[in-house]
Parts: sequence; C-alpha cells; structure tokens
Amino acid sequence: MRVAEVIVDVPTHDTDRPFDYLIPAELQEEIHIGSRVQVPFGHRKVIGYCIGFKTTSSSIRLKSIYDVMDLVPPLTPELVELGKVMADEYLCPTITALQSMVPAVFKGSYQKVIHPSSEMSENIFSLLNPAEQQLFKILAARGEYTWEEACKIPNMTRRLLRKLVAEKRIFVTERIEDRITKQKVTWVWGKDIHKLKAALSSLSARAIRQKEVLQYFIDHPDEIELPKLLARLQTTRSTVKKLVEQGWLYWEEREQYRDPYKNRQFEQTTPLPLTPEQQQALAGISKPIIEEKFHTILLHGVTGSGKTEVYLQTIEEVLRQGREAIVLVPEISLTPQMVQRFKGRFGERVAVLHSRLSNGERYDEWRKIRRGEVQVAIGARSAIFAPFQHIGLIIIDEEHETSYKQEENPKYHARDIALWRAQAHHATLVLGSATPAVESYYHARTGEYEWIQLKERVHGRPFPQVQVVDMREELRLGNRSMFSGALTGSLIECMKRGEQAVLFLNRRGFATFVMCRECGETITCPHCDISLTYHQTNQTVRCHYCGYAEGLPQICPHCQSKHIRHFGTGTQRVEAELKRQFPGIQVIRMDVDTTSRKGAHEKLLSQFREGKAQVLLGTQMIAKGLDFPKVTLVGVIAADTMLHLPDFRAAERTFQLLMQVGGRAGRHEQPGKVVIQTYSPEHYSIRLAASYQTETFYHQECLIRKRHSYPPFCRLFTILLSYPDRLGLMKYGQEIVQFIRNHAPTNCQLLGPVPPTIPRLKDRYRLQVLIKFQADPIVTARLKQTLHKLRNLFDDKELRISMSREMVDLISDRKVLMREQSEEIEILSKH
DNA sequence: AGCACGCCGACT
DNA sequence: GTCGGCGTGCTC
Repeated sequence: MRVAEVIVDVPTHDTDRPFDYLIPAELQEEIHIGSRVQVPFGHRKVIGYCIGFKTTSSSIRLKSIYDVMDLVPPLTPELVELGKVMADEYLCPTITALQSMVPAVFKGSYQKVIHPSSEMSENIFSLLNPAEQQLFKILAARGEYTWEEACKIPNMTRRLLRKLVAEKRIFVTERIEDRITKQKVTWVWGKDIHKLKAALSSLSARAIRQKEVLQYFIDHPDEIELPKLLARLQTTRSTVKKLVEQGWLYWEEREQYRDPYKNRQFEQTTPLPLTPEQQQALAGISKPIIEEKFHTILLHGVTGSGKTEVYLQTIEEVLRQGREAIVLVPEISLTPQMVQRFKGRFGERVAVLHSRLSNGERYDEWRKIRRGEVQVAIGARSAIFAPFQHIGLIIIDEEHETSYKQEENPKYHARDIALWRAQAHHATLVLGSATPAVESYYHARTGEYEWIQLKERVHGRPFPQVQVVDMREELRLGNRSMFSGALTGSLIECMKRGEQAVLFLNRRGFATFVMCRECGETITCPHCDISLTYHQTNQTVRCHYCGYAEGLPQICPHCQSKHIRHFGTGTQRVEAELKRQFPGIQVIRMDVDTTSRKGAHEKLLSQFREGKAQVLLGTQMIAKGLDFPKVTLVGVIAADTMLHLPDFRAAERTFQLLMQVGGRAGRHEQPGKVVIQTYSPEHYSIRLAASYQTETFYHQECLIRKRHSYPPFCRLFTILLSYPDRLGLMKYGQEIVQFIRNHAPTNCQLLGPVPPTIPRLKDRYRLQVLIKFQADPIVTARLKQTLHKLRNLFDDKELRISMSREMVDLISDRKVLMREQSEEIEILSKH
C-alpha cells in the first residue's frame, strides 16, 4: 500500500496536520513530494500538497486522491521541508507557508454547482411538491445552476439536495487564463523600399520624426514590434500611427507569449575591472562557493563602493560551477536600471520577479526557474523561494531594509529564510549593505558571519560635507519656518548654480510625539527610554511598550518652556511652504498620493532626472539607490520624526536613513552637501551619521540593546489582539497576559498589554503584548507551545490573535536543539 | 474554513 | 408535522 500525506488547503490550526490518502494506480507515477493534488475532504473537494509517503496509515477509512494537478510539482522537497519549519517557527498553518512560496496562479479557486442527480428514479421525482418539481424542471433544462444562484434560494436548493434529486459538485478552477494567456503586441512593417522612398520625399520637411521612422525601415526591412521600434527611435506611437494612416506602413496586432522584457534591448555588458578592495571581496566570497560549504558573509560596503559589480562577478563564479544564484533587492530598488545590469551580464539566464508583474507574467518567470531554464533569479522578498535545486549563492542587497519582512502571515523575514536555504544547499549567503542591521553587524563582529568591508568609493569621490542644524537655535533666532537659514541659503545657491536638490521628510507610521521646540527634549517614558506617543482623543501621552500614561504636559518638564507641541508633518505642507518661500520653484513631490498610480514612480523620477524640476521632495522612498548626477544638495527636514518613534529600532533606522541620504549627494563631478535639520543634534545616531562614524554607532547601539535587552541580545514575540469593543478587549488582554505568565517559561519577560501605534483599525480596538525571551531552543519551544494553546483557549470569534516574531534563528537554535537532544540520548544510553 | 447534523421555536 | 435558525464538531 502506498499512502500520500497531504496538507489540505484549509488554513486553520486544527486542520494543520497531514491527512493520509490512498494513491490510485493511475496516479502512482505522477505524484511526487511537492505535488499539488485534489482530494476529498469532509463533504468537500479541496486542493492540497503532497508532503510525503507512507506504506501504512493509522486512519481506518482512507479516501483516494482525485487528481494530481501539475506535471511538475510546484514545490521541491526542500521547499516542503522549509514550509514545515516556517509553520512551526512563525506559528502559521503549513498550507499558508506552502502557498506563500508559489505564484498566485497555483492557489486555485473552488466553484460549486447544483447538478441533477446522476442516479435518479421516477418514483423519487413523484415525492416532490409542485414548487420543487417546477424548480427541478428548470434545473434539468439548464443542466446546472451555480452556487451563487443557489444561495438566493437556499431552502429550495436544500430540499432538492435532501430529496436526492440534485447533487452538489465542486470544481477546482485553475487560473488557466493567467497561465497560458498570450499577450497582444503590435507589429509594424513596410517592406517596399521604393514606396518608402516615395513617402520620404512626399513628407514635409518638418515631419522629422516620421522621416526617421521611414528611414529606419529603409535600412531595416524586417518587421518589428511596435514597442521595440519606439524604444529604438525614441519616438511615440502617434508618429507611427500617422504613417500607417497614410498607407506607407502597416501594422497589426498579434498574439505572442508574454515576456515583460522582450521589447527591451539589453546591451551586453562585460565584467568591469575591480579595485584591489573589490578583488579581495570577490576572492573572499568565491572561496566558500568553490568549497561548496555553507557560509555567511556580511559585505559591509560604503555607498558607491561597487557592491553590485562584486555581486555580478561572484554570480559568474557560481554559474561556472553549474549552480544557481538568488539575488534579493528591495522592491524599490528593483528599477529598470538594476534589471538592465543583470540582464546585460547574464542575458537569458536571468528571471526577474517584482510586484509590478501580472499574475501570469510572474508565473512565466517562476516557471523558467522551476524548469531550470535560468540560473539566476533576481527579485523582491518572495524571490527567496525561487524553486532552484542547486543553489550556490544567495545575495541579499540592502539587507537592513524593512521590506524583507512580510507583514502578512506567514510573517517571515527573507534573511531568516535565506539562512535556512543556504544551509540546506551548502551555499554561500551574502548580506550586503552600507548600513547593516544591528543584528547582522553583531553577528559579523562575533564571528558568526564573515565580515568583508569595502571602505573606498570606486571613483574615489569624497563623501559630501554634512551640516547638522539645531532647530532649537533657529527658533531662538526667531525663525519659525520649517527651513533653517542654512538650508534656505544652500537651496538658493544650489538653484543659482543650476543644480538640483533632494529634500527628505521621513515620516513613518502615524505616530506623533511631543517635543519641546525650545530645548528639543521629547517626553519619554520613565521606564523604557522610548518616546511617549500623543493621543489626541484623551489628551494624554502614553508609552506603547509598557503602558505608562500621563496627561499632556503644558510646559516642558526639562526647561519649563511653553513651546511644547506634538509633531507630524506632511509632504503637502512642506511643498506649500517651499513654494511660498521660493516663488517660481519647481518641485516634484513623491509620496503615497502622487505615486499610487502604476508607473507614476518611475515617471516622476525620470522627470526629475531630465531636469524638469529643481527640487525632489519625498519620503524615504527616494532615499534608496537613486543616482542623479545634478543633485548637489540633500536636505533632511526633520531627522527627529523617525528617531522618536516608539520602536527599539528607531535610532538604527535614523542612522541608516541619514547615511543613505549622504550617499545621494555629489555622486559625480560637483561636490555635494547635506543639511540635516534636527531638534536633537546631540543624539548619537545623528551625530555619528553626520561624522560618518559607523563603527562607533554600531558599538554604541549594541551596548544599548544589551542594556535594555533587545535583539540581538534576546528574541521577541509580538502578539497583536483586536476586538470590536474596548472593554472586552482589555479583559481578554489581561487574561491572555495572565495565561502566558502562568504557562510560559519563567525567564520570559512580558511587556503589556498596551495599545499599539494604531490603537483602533477598521472599527476594531487593538492591544499588543511583547514577549522577550532567551535564544534558547528549550525556552523557544515551550513558549511556542504556550502560544499554540493560547490560540485554542479563547473561542470568541470576534477576538483575533496575530503573532509575529522579531528575530528568528532557523539554524543555530535548531543546531543547539539537535545537539542537546543527542546529548540527552547519550546520557540516557549510559544508564 | 465549510459543511452537515441536530436541537428548538415558529408556522402551515 | 415541517421549515429554517443557529450552535457543535469533524474533515484521512
């Protein structure tokens, strides 16, 4: 007997275990580990994934698998294994973990229809009352009716089903249209050279663009896709349209397989010569690749030190070995230029996965990886699941980026997944950043990761000069505007020279903090060293970590000034202020409002590049990886907005942002300048960023994390509760904390319940509980067990419990666990 | 999660 | 009696 273990598509905790199914003879050859199958489940039919095989089963009544859905299993055995680990670590159903690894087209949907019974006799029909008979006749005539229609007449349907004259059939609808749809592309041609020449002379001298197009066809008589033609000649659709309308050219729409990059030409690029430093880095990364052993490297390189070129050449090494590479980049920097660089070097061997792809396009790219048609996958967070089978190298660029953490279940961090996969493949993991996460830096310093530094910029350009402006001083001098004298002056000079400026407004989340405009002190929690958050509803300030609260102070507790108020500025306000103070200035504003439309992001950036505005104003979305030759001034309007967020990573984020910003100015001929406006110029993250003292900052931050026990010196679990009414939620909050206190390991530290940054969302009140615990496998296991029980304990349907982990160690925790278990076995065997 | 079963009140 | 509302428990 051969039995398949199947994880079914029912994302709840009590169905989160393998169910056993018989494999019919005709499916024996088709089914593999990782296969997607259709199975009977209860009174339904559902999709599932086969995760293993057995020869016996403890279940008494086994059902058979209906069907294997794909010729090639969507998941590899390694990914199935990873799915189990993720479900365990992130406390999510296994099916949720597995589904997050494959393109959306595999999700499938269920369609239910009501159908006349296949076996039906006349005498049953006679049992129906007249109304039922009427409905049945309609059903018989139409053949079937849909579930949506059935829901409109639920009782009648139920009667038909009860009396066995009708039956329900469930179809699993594959999203076939996404998987095979072809794209429509316009092709253009004009093959008759004599005719084209005649056209050329008939056109008026002013029709330059049209003449260029005609000349192109005289030189290249082959047909060409319209987008390609437009790109090559730098012209627009309307020019070609005119020529078609006049009968000189022809075009038609044709269907072809999708390829999002088909219409672009990628100029072949060759490896650039490396600096000695880059060469050393390349050698350092290549060593473990050649040795084919698991190894993690932090590539700590200043902005402009040429990390990408090092990546490209290490990938070449991997390809020479016949292995594969995954490259993760933050979504925001997955720009056409970046893609261009990889496509240019590796051509057809690259698959690109980014969020702008349609479901179908994403599937196409994924399929190239699964079939082994490409060896390099570049993409955002989810590309970490690229179904390669011989991974030699995983690169995470800008590894400190927050976008590597998924906000929905499973709330994984791509860095954690990368570590696990690299180990499974004996591959090398490279974490690249100019401003690594404190955790990564710590691991590099303690020797867990190898630490390779790139300290020089490739073209030897100096770092821009940084000026920190004390906004308290500005206020004292009578300047109440949001631009300091220094920034105003620099901006005017920059305009005069015909250069460009970038202004940052780093506003994250919805948190507002209270600060004294006189002395720059913020109101902080006496227990936590974290800014208190202003709550407009009841005029209080609260700590989001421990729950401490007090009334909104009217005077500053430090200097007794009355100039105390809450902060939170928007880009629109800054733009208005800019236009008021600098009449005639052209500003491009980038924020959620102006970039929500598809393609708006790239459009605004290219407008700025072309010099259509003097100032680019935006939030952190413009801080990353952008390189504008004419930008010589970078201004940070208020460095504090991020610093005082109630987040233990606030200082780290501030430092990282300021360092990134520094890299934006003066990348080319003109020297750059950075002006940082702040109310806390003495804060270490601002001071050390301004003086480029990276080492000192990380050292300082590690000390603070250690003192207050935050990652990497502990592990963190966040529990978010939400409920429709406040009182009920508070009751549950208390009960849950009590439960965890009673059942969790004693050395866990509980903080909360406290309202999170957003205390109410979509008419639901929210509470947060934070658990700090030791990176010890026994403690972790106990805690996970406790939280699991917690799930089943509160059966109020309205109460939602969501859990996420701040730091997961999929490897070393397990290593220790395995070691301890084997020690236990040893001890046992001695007795 | 879905879906059936089963218990109970309202109605023909 | 029958219909339909809603709580309970199971799904290989």
